[in-house]
Amino acid sequence: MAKVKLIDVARFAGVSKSTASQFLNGRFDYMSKETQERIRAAVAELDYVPNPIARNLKATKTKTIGVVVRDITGFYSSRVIRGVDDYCKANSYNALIYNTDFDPETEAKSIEALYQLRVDGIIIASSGNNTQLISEYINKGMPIVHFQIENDGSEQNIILSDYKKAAFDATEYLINLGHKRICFVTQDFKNVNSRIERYQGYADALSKHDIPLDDNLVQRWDRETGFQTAPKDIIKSHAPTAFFTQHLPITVELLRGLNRANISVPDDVSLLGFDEVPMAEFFKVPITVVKQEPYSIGVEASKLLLNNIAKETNISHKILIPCSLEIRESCKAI
Amino acid sequence: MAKVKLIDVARFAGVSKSTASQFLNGRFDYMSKETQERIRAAVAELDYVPNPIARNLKATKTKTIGVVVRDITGFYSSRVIRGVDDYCKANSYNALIYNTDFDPETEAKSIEALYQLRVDGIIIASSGNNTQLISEYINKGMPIVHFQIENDGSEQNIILSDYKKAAFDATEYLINLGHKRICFVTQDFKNVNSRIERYQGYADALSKHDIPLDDNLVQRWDRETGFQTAPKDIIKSHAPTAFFTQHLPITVELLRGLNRANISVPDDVSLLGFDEVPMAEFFKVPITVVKQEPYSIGVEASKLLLNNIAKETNISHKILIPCSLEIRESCKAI
DNA sequence: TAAAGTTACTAAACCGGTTTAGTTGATTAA
DNA sequence: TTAATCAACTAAACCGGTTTAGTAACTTTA
Repeated sequence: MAKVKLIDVARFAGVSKSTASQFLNGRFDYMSKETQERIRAAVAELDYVPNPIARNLKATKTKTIGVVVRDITGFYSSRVIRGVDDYCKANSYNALIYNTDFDPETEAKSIEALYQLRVDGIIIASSGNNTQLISEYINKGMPIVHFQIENDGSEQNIILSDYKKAAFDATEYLINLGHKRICFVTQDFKNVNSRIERYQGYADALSKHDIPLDDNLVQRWDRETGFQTAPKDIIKSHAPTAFFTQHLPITVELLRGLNRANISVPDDVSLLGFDEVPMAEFFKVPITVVKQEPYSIGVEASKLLLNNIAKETNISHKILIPCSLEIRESCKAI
Repeated sequence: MAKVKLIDVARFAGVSKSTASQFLNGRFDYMSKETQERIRAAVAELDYVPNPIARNLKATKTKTIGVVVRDITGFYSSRVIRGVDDYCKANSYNALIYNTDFDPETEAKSIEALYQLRVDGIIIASSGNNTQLISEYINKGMPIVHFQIENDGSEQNIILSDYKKAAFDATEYLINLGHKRICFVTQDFKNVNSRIERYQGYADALSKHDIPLDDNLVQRWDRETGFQTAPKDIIKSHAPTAFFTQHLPITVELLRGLNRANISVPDDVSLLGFDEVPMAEFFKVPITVVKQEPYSIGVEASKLLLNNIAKETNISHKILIPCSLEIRESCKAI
């Protein structure tokens, strides 16, 4: 393809490679105007495009970062990636995307692959099954920024939604509508802080309004097996007047369960979901949700990462991005 | 970060750089078993990771391709990218993603950026405003594969849904339900073959069933300005019994227009959309759609591209991926 | 007026690999 | 017995830039 190299430009302009290189890097310190002009002309004439690979070889910086997500196709992940990508492109960086498909092993392989590619840093939504591996890479000097999931309380660079406040506000919204028996549906905590914090927000709101916390109303849901108790049975046994789901797939499955059992939202039971639901406006009942800002999270994550790369620091930052309550029609006052 | 280099491995094993390099590239032709073993041990002991940048410098292949899409966040694009990415990763390639945000100038810049990065090839959903530029790059020897949009009939490598057949089948489905006045809503053709073919599929189906083609029932829609005539006015003036929309945003906006005017689907009018609608099952009326296979399109596109890169051929291939009709509840027999 | 700076360059080392063209000692064929 | 072949390596050139250490000519300062 492009075969014109620096030496050709230099020869054409009648200067040395070094001078041509200095010119191309904007260091005109000791260079006559004429020389500059001749090199500029040579570059234009020969249609010269520098080879970034050769450049990187010396620079050791690859101007590339890695992004490890669970599924690029998801509503949340794709928007995070867009934020990362926009910020990177604006700062002459490129982002390489790796899907883990929710598999910790694929996650480990992705991190290793990115290391071998010598990316300057990594942004990751980690499953939490590779903390050992990740700290090894951090110790080797690889800058890493987490997002979406906080797996434990250890110090790390991380960008998160303000889960606790969001869950608190959402729960309080339901309480203000008169709900007292609010069923909190979550994935198993498994030491994932991001999940525990939502629970705390929920518990705090109940406590503030003197509503006792009923453990029967804290339901667990699992990616593989789904609900442990079917929604209609939860209603039968524990009489919640509202569901507060903590994860889009939970919202979706709950909705399916309610539809199957002919339980109507919001007449029979209210529903408030964590995470925006695409196309909600066309739903039979448009769902009220806590909306995160994945694009902003992507931007902030890359801002932090590129900053750490540039400054070669790695002081742990935890940045919280506020959520907002998107009120639609799935919650009824009682 | 990793500072162990080939020369260190070579010294540790007591061989020359060349021998170590041969070993690492699996060329054991004239190398004793012991030597191999010593190098293997050295690599393990020193935890050596080859630098792909240095490697690429000589190889001239970057093992990277570029993907230019309009919005990585979209339902269709994100799935294409996932297909591309999976296929690339499986073949030791990496994909760099560039968003154009529907802007032809950003598209041009993306192509140039990818060229400068010396990607081995490009997969693109082009706006059609850069055909000149794209053929320049093709002439320079850059392998390019198109998808999603065929801008004119010129020879090129391209992967598309079988638009004509899909539109024919969908129209015939409506006709079999008794519809004779089917309003075809499309973006302005603007020499975009992919749009014209859908129209032809529609026209062919009408013709096969001896239904005259009424030009009033071919409506244009535009990304910036929306409908030229509001859906309710189209109904008032031309009495269609069904709408067949050619693009997800059109489906969405039509649905909004019908909702606003309190026109009920499918009781007052039927609706069939091109492109899958996320979360359709929860819609007030689940929409019947023509479903494309974006993941397969991504896989096929990268398969073709990597093949062309490897074989250094560039014979034009046009590959059609079949669509399927996803029948839900928005079309009523009359 | 000689030493010390400046200016405007260049030669050569370097980044970390791959590859080509040898080299050496042992074995085989003429 | 000597040339040819071969196995098992190595030295050095090369990929295309960046950077360091000079150098030569000219100007300034003590």
